[in-house]
Amino acid sequence: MAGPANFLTRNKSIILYGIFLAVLLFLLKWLELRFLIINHAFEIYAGSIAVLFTALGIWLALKLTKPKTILIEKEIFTERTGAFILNEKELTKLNISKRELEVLQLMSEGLSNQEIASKLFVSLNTIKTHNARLFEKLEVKRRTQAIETAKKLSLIP
Amino acid sequence: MAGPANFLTRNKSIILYGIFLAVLLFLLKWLELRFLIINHAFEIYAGSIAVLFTALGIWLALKLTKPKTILIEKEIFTERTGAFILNEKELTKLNISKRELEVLQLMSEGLSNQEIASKLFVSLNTIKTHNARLFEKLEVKRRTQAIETAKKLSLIP
DNA sequence: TGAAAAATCACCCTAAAGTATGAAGGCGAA
DNA sequence: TTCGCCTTCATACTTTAGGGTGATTTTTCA
Repeated sequence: MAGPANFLTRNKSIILYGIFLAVLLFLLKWLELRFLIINHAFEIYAGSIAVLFTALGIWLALKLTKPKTILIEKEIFTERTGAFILNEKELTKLNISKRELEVLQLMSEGLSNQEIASKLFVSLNTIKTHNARLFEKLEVKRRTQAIETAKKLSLIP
Repeated sequence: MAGPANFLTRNKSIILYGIFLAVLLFLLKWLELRFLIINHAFEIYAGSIAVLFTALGIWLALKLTKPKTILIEKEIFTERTGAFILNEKELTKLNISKRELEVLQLMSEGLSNQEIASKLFVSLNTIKTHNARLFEKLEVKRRTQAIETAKKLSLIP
């Protein structure tokens, strides 16, 4: 088998060629470095174009396309219990006035006293008075109970 | 009058000349094109970058824009028939736990928080916490609204 | 037309409801 | 075993609801 020295002599030309190539590459690199500014100028130019036209593309897309829309259907549940029939007998029996019934209905819809007051264009205190009378007549202590009872008596839907 | 063949023979040279001119112009155009490509390599390169990045920009914009969402309220009518059937789908959908449902039921019966707490052997604060979570999940602000919504969703009788 | 009923409102006070935040223990799924 | 969810509870604070009382103004109807 041939030793390392033998290997070197046998491939001398190839090695030299390799070294020559390396040097050449180095020179080229050096030259490239010298023209760094020029080269970079080009790259900067190209980069600027890239950035600018990317922006242009985005702008174009945003301006000229119809906005994507996703339709989300939100379910609103509504009662359809045929027709609500007000129990007028009970109403008379309990001596509940129109206004009180009105307040009762709004109450059952989840409105606060203030909201009811605003809706009926009266003061908060008035609603409180109506409530007090209602609770008395319905023999309950809270609005939630009033709603329960009123529904059972078919005073409200 | 002369026929078509006569016309061709009489103007043979002119036609040939025309053809020759056409070919020459075509050649020139072709040469011009080659010339353009060679001498305007940079411009072509820049143009390519521009086109490419415009496309990139458009792609980016289309891909990364959040679609606008439009809420459409859809009315759902619920029949209130004899036996109460718990809407478990809605229950799962709204992520309401058993305990919360329990509180909701008692709430709808007109019980106060303290009464619910006593009935379930827990503290008042616990009920308040359950309520807060319930209101959040049902997207309501008050217990009366919670009852309203829950009834419509068939979460409670 | 005058009394009764209904509707309106105010004030003060208490109770209940609701908000916000933090935390601890249990329990089942990954 | 860790992680997320449920359940529990607490503290502190704000808001709303409700009670009691009294008063004025409409409306209704005999």
